[in-house]
Amino acid sequence: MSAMSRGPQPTEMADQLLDDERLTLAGLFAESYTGLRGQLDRRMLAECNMPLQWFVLLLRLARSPDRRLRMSDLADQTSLTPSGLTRAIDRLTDARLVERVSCPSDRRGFFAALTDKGLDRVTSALGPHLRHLDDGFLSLLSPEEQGQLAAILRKIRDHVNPGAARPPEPIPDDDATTVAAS
Amino acid sequence: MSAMSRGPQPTEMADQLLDDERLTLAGLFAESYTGLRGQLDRRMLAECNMPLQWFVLLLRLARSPDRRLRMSDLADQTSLTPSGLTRAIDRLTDARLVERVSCPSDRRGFFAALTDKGLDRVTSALGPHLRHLDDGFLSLLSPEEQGQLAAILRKIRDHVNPGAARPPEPIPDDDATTVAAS
DNA sequence: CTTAGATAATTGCGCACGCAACGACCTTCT
DNA sequence: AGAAGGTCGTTGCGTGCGCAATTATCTAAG
Repeated sequence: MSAMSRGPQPTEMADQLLDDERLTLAGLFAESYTGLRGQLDRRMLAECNMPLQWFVLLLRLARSPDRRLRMSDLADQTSLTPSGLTRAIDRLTDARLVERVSCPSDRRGFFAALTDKGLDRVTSALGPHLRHLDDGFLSLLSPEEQGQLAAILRKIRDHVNPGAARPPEPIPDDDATTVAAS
Repeated sequence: MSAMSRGPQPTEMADQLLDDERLTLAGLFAESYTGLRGQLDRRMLAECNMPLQWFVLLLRLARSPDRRLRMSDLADQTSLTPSGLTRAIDRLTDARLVERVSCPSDRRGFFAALTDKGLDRVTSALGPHLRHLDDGFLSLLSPEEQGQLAAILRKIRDHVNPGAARPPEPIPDDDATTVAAS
């Protein structure tokens, strides 16, 4: 084709690329997610009086064994940096929805542990949120499409954030005093 | 609390809901998009020396008739508020990649218009970005899956942000000479 | 035991965003 | 024409996040 000669307009090649399907797909991904997220956030705030971020964090904890998770695990699962997670947990702690519990096996580490109040909050927000999800996109999709979407997104998630798919982690046994001395 | 209590509890209903497939799907949506976005942003910054947001805005303009768009249209298409868009265009204007052009038919309005420098920047970033998209998720998906994803996301986008799908807007059949002056 | 290197979580700093309030302008109704 | 109300874009303010540096602790090597 056009070799290094400066003849044909370089913009033509670029114009072709500007219409690339892949860009459109990436744009749809961004617009659909961002738009949906905004909608869900506004409705969570209006109906349940908390930001969507709070709900997501509380939900992760509620679904975890013993309703607690290491800070670093929670960070991995939420695509937040350790820094961002520290601040987020600060806010939840101030609201008495989460407590920091120091980890006995690693004195650097902390668990974020759901309080009773936090559990109440998240369970009472669950119904509204599921309704918002239906309104926001689930009702648009057939069961088959939902399955396709889940399969595709899982592939992407596992690829961009392998840490998030990890197994529930070595179990903390309550009365096990395995902190064997030296 | 009742660490050793067994038997039926009101939490059981909630526990069922906590495992709802819909929550998992929503979580996958969030994790996959956020993780992908972070990856794309870091690579754009590293290889092309600009934030992904800049590239997205410049790309929208490059794909628009006469390489310009009304501020409000651009805001709709990017899920930014008018406020956020004003600041973003400020930054691009400071970098001489975009110019504000007042709209002759509505003196309240402005076009964001791509400069030559801006066009260069976006076209030179196009190749790397497409490579990042392939690396980030497209290479994981069969053509069929890409089609399914596009169809599904388009439904969601049209539902959560109907304004973004609008036709290219009534064209100003002006002569192309309007931009030149100061 | 001692030392060097990795890892968990936090903090200072700067940046980008949304909301609400505002001024400028357009549109419609009387 | 004149007034009322809506729309376009910008600004003040507060918030949330990521990056880089820091402290405390764990782990590995000599």
